[in-house]
Amino acid sequence: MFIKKKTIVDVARLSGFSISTVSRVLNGNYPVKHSTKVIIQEAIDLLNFSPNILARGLIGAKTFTIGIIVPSLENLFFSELIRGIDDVLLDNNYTAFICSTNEDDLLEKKHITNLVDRKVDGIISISPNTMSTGSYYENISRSMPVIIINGEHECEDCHFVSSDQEAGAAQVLEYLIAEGHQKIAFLRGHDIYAYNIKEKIYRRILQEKGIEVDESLIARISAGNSLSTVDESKEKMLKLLKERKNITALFACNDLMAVGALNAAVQLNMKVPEDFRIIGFDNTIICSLTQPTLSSVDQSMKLLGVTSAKKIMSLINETTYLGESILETALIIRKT
Amino acid sequence: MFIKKKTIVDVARLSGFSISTVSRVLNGNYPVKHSTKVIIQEAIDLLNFSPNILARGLIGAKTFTIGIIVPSLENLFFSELIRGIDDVLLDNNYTAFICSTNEDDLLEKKHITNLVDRKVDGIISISPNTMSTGSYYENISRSMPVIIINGEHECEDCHFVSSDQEAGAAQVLEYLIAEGHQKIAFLRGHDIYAYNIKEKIYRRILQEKGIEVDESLIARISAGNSLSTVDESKEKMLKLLKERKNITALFACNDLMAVGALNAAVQLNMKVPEDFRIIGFDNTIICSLTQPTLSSVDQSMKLLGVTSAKKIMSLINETTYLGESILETALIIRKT
DNA sequence: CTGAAAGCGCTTACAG
DNA sequence: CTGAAAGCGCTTACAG
Repeated sequence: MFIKKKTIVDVARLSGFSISTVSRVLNGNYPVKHSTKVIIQEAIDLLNFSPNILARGLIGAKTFTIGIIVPSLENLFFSELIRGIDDVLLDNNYTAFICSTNEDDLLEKKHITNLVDRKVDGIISISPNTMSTGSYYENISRSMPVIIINGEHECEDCHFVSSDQEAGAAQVLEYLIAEGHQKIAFLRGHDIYAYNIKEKIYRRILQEKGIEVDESLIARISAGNSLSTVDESKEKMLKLLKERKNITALFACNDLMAVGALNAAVQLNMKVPEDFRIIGFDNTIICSLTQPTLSSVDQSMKLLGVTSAKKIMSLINETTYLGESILETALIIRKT
Repeated sequence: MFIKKKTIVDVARLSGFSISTVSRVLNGNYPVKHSTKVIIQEAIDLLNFSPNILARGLIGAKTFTIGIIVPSLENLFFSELIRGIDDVLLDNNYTAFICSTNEDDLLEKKHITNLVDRKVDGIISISPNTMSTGSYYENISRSMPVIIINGEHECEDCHFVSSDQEAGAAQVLEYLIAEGHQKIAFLRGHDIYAYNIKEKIYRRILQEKGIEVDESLIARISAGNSLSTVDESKEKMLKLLKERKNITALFACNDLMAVGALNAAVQLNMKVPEDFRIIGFDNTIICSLTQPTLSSVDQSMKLLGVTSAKKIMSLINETTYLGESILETALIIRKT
């Protein structure tokens, strides 16, 4: 015994007006006499009517839906960022398809196509794999707003929101070098912008400070944002620390990697930070859960999310171009 | 210069057949001559056509969308569970609206309504606040499959997937009591089933073992799944441990709470586990990040997700009722 | 096996 | 300020 959802026709019938007028009351986009507005509103309330969002979307109007593409939900960095986006969406009666790519570019492409088929009003993509999906974003950015968070600037019509990862990375390296470290390892994931830019800065700052870049100190793991990242990082660093006993510090591209490195150091009975200093990136809550607590670079994830969401809302509603946003980072020194 | 998305009409025109026949090829639900099928498929490929999902949904067909309602994305328990769901959805060409309620029942209601307006094919709700949203689920469960994970069995037409939280909680208490603990504190969140059931077991097992239930050892925090949970738990336990110096163990309703308690103990210079044993729940990755590593009850989150997703898929496609699923839990003793 | 037609629930010119 | 009509892109009886 399924009670069919009420439609605009029901409201029209009950109120005695046409569906056109009901629609106008619903959307408030055309003048309607006050008294009829009241009557129609009463009918809407009485029937507990809410419009079918698919029908709206079909005729080319807004679907009140955006797509969010993330590498993973297993790194709290993304959780907090999404929380920021979500808060803004909620205020605007928007809902999101959250699509996790598991850092797989084929899946990322599939998600993009899927979102287009669903006529989302826009897409926010976080740390995308633009090396291979760039042309996809380029393509759809001509038909809907696309916002790239912490990604490569290769898409002409895309909009960008980033934290200043270059500055953040530079702070880490300068801090470590100022402390006297010379043998600084670097731990990164596969070939995406967020890691590439950090490696670039790593190389640059070392060179600037007259320290030779030792390629064997640059370690790379496969998946940077999954639950396995911690253990993979641990194994990688275990190996590296055994082979190269003169390493005294590590710059890890995110907190999961940093935790893995910390676990490796503990297992090797190294004193942290005395024997081995570790600095991560993102400043997720994980940093305050480890013992000793992790130093990291704060990216103000929530603000990143809020900024992106506000931007996409204004692009959808007014096609206003707000320019690029770059948010500040801050090095947070804790116990590692 | 926006290139309009191809429609079924374009395919019909190019192939020389009617849109009806194209539709049949697309859906494979009616006989079509092989040769025409080939021609139409060529046209589809050539135009890179994919059907508009909104149009499909509008006429009452499936939307290939389900809604997932979670209390939060900031507890990795939910991330891992969603990962399980997601894997199955992907195989079935489904996409999810992931809706976080922030443990707020008003928002939960809003999400439910929204999902209905979007004509999702079904809803999976994780640890819902059925105390106040129960009638909503009851209501929509008459028009689409609703799966409740780890929730109250108050909805007649809902389907249930749960881990055996009762057994898990019992294991914890029995383990602690067997170890000689008498003053066991209990830390929980607000009034939802997952916490209520654990408290019920806490009381039952203590009584069974002849230990008087001391109400002042039962502590309650507000938000159990947010980033603030850790600190709130810490403050709560700091206070409790100072007031009641004879407490020797804690059963915390999830890992975030357990970490908070651990932080409190560390701050009070208590030895863990010698002075104070802590057992959490969920066995999220956080357990292996703390020092000492956290003991916890494993709920095989991913399996919980996979099972729920498979169940909803079969309900959507065949209206098969698969019965209730209860998954086993396992007490994992680490260093706390 | 195939096509023409109706209809899903809306919005938006077009008239008035 | 209001209504009748067209149309969004599909699927599904209904004929043939």
